Amino acid sequence: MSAQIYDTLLWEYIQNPWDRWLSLDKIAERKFNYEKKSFDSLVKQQKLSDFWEVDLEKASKYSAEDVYITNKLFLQQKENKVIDDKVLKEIEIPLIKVLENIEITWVKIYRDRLKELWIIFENEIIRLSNSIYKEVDEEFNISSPKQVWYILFEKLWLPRWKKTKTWYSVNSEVLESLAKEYAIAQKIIDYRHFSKLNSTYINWLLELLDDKDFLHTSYNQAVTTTWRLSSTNPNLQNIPSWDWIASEIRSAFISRFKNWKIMSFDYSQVEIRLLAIMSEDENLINFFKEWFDIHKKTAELIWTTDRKVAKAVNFWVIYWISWFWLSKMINISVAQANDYIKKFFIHYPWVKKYLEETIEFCEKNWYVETIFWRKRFIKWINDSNKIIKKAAEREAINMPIQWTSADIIKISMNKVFDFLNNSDLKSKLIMQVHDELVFDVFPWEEEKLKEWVSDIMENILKNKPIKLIVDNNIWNNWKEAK
DNA sequence: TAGGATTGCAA
DNA sequence: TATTGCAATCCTA
Repeated sequence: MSAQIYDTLLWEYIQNPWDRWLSLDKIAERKFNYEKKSFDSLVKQQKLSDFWEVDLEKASKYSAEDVYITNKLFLQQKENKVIDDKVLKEIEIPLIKVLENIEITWVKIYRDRLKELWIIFENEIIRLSNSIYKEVDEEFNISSPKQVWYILFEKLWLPRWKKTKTWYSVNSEVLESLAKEYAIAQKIIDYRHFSKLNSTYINWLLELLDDKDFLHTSYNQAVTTTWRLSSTNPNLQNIPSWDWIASEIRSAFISRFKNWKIMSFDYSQVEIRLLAIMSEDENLINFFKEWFDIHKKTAELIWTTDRKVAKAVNFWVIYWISWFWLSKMINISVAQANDYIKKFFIHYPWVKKYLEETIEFCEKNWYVETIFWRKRFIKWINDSNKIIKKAAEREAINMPIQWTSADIIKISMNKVFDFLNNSDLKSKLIMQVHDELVFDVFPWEEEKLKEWVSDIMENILKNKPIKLIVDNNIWNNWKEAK
């Protein structure tokens, strides 16, 4: 028999995900107007090195306070009957064990590969720096926005147009537009690119590796306002993947089993599939029953051959961004953007209806909810300020889709974990990156793993007209698995 | 030394 | 003039 697990902090987080880094101290103050004695006042302020040095009587009082408040909180939550909350019981609580398991499993890194990349990138940084110095006949710190600003706009007098709070912006958008005419802008872009890779990723990863070349990430279950997970030390959820050079960093993520493999499973176009399921749009559902490439289909519907444009339109539908933003993103006129969207909605009338009804529902009830019972209040939905109201509408439309996809991956993690535990497989779940699960595959297990994990992930939603689709790849490292 | 400002990576 | 994160560097207070 296994013990029942309950978590007062997770309960608070589910109700209210806006407080960054919830703590018992914060909750005690807010709920019971009770000021707990702080850890710092016992340890740091007394100049002690750690808790074990604290006087026994003080230490026991402090500890008793923790227990007292936790219990008080637990009783209050039980009183509210939310102890039976399905989200807590069926998703978040079981996930604790899964995350614990991932954290103690670790990820194997090919240290020499990282070092090799570091040298390649460092050489590029030096080459670019020298070339830039030569061009302006002066040495300066290219990493400093202020100095770049000075060189570009006060020394070379390049055209400037976008402001930050304190000076003219020199971000990549500005540099990209300058790069069309001025070579130096492109060099600064490249410099930043490589120095980003070394300073943010490679240095940090090398620093965090243990002596057996394993990485020990922490996953946070109660941080984001969208109920997704986040990770730190390192953040494994923002390792480059799009850029062809940068994604080389992923080639250092390898199997712990000698000469064996990494397998990844990621939900394919999960948000637009969820839109089809939630809106019950017949045309969109029928499309997904027969075809897979929604971007191609959208391109056809709005009479374009440009896949990028189609992608942006699909993106627009899910995120409900402004026409202005859409037109800017794909470099077309606002009228043209408007026309694309009209064409899209003619073919998917129920999507349009669903989006409008979601907003109406929210206006009436002040909240939106997902297929997994999560609810959230949107207090600005009836605001008289149009800009604020628009933002609230975007949230009302986008959030149910985003939250549902966060729930889906969490549920699949729970199920996959149970499956691995109840099998004799030795492969390990090592990472979660929002809509992707990554496994370290034990020799000869790939067929079974592929079949079972795909099946579990694709069938999280029951009794829906279409399944979710999972793309699966197996390779020697994480880069190739992408 | 702490923290704001700027920048950029992921989903 | 989409959202949510984590983290780096520079630079001022």
